[in-house]
Amino acid sequence: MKTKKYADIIDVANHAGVSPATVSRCFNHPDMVRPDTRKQIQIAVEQTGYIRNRAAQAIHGRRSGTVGLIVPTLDNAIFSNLIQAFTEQLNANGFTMLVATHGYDLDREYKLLRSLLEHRVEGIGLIGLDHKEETYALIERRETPSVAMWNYRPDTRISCVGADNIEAGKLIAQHILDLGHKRIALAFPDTHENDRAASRLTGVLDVLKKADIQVPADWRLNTTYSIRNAREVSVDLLSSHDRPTAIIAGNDVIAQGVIYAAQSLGMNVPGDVSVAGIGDFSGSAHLLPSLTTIKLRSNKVGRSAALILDELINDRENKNIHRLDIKVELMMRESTSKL
Amino acid sequence: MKTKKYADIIDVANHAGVSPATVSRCFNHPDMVRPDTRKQIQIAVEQTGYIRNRAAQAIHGRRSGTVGLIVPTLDNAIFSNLIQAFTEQLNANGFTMLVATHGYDLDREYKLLRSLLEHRVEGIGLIGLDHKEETYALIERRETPSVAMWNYRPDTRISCVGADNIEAGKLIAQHILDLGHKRIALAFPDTHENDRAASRLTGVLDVLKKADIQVPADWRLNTTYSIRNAREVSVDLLSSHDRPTAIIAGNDVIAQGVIYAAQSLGMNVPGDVSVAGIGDFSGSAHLLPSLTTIKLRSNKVGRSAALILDELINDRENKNIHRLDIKVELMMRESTSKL
DNA sequence: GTGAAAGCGCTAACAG
DNA sequence: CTGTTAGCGCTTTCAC
Repeated sequence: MKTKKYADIIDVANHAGVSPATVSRCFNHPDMVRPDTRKQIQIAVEQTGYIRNRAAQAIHGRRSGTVGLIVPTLDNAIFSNLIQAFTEQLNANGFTMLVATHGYDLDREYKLLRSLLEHRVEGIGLIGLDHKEETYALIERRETPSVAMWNYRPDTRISCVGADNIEAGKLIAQHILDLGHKRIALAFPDTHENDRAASRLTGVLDVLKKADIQVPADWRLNTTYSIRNAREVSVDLLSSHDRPTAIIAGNDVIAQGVIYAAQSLGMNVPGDVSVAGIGDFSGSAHLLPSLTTIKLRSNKVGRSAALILDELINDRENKNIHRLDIKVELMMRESTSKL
Repeated sequence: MKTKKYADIIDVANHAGVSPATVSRCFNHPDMVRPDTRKQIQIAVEQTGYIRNRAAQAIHGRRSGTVGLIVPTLDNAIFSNLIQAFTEQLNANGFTMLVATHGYDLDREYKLLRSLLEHRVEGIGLIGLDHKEETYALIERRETPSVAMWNYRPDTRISCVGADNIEAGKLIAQHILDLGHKRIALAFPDTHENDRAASRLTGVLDVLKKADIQVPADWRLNTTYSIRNAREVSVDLLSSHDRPTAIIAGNDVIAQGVIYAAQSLGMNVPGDVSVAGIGDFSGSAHLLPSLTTIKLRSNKVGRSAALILDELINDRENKNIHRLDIKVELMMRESTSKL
């Protein structure tokens, strides 16, 4: 007999003078074992330094205790609020998060989904609604409880909770129009495989179009989600004589870059140019000038998504698709003003 | 015989006309099976929609394919760079990350460690060097490959890779002194259970003390890691007649808040007050004024930590403790100037 | 309430 | 190179 390195359930059972079955029950159905037996086992666990093996547990087709989360990136203020809220709520419900990032590559996302499924996650959290057909197909085939966060639409294939990003775009565009601006520029990220950005842009353009306002091609700035890049691309635009009186940014980070660009050119925001963002990141209210933006309540999205996922996991018979529209809200602050 | 829901390795084997063992080998030691057999199996996998069960694999005491990461919070630019780099590198090495957050509560950290161990993570990434004795003891008892990120010290109980935060504090303090400042205030977070902040503060105070400079108690601002809070606590200090000529912040977010506080009071940075941070977050170089700070190379920390962990996991005989000191660097920018 | 025994899905010897 | 066999650590009927 070779010496095992770590205590297993049998060691604990011997130690406590009960059978392995009882030890198992003690963990999974505590009220099926007598309190004093339970106490014996508890002591045995401590003495042996036993740590349960979830893998062995998961093998019985039962709970793995994990939930998968696939996000484009962690390297970014954009999702961190959301992820934190989602993670916290799921932790509270006894799950551990398996996190994977795909860097905005949806092929990679599919592979990660497979990998997470190999780990038998009990549910999956995704960002956005743009996913490969294979991704959706796999989720459906395995009937894995899933929830898409960040964007809301009434016709989604899987449960979703998020803001209506089209509405967010409309709201901020309308605000800019209401202030009397007509010379409006846009600073958005690439909308390819990024439905959040695409929806926002759609909303913005929709409202502008209805107001008969054209955005010249060279006023449609393309930038990444970085202060640096946003600042760089904006400087050119703002240096020109023929410049806009307002700029709508795809999110708050971009807006911040735009503001710095203006300020570095000696311009006043909102005096010389109004700048609006979308997202209301932590800190946006405390910039100088404070940023007019659309509040998306990412905390609520994350928490609600976790709650829905938990429900989906605990009632797997119920195949309903839950959809939650977290209302967006205009935060009028200092970075925009009447023309 | 009841119908199973999902294909298992036996279904695949039947489908491919081979034995389960061969299928298993095909996954784990591909070069031990003939290419055409491999192809058969590949086809069978696709037809059956088979997805491996890592849990069943992990049960053999072998690889679970997961690595645990325990961080204080995700809700924060501070760690996101680091985490992203760590995660990416580990993904590249074939691991999936199990992430848990403890919200700066080290008791919680211990519980999370246990939970991660239940999932039989093959390695653990931690932030900082301040941990409960139980946490260290558990890691040592189970000989779990572990690496602490963010702070470097030559005498750690587990492997670590990070910057010497004391050095970071010294560097920025020396810079401020070199500029001729003598009236210096500090804006730091609570250093309890936060060795990174504590080390930085130690470094700063050390240098100031050697230069015979006292920091009055009411010039030692206490703030959280938020622009908002930092801005609020700074306004009082800066409104006073008896105010400092320079403020050293515990990190860049705090520094940003301090700068906004000054600017909102109509003061010029660095004209009226110099402000320095620590961290060099993405964006810090593009603030207005650009922030003088200490570069910590969090990407490198994350990547190196992942590499070390991978090595530790793959060579479990080798019980060496690796320690990597990622050099800090002063980034002289616009937010500080000669007195 | 508790124990005995039969697997869960997979892998690692060992033969062939 | 591939199949056979014996488990891995745990959970769950079914008796007792």
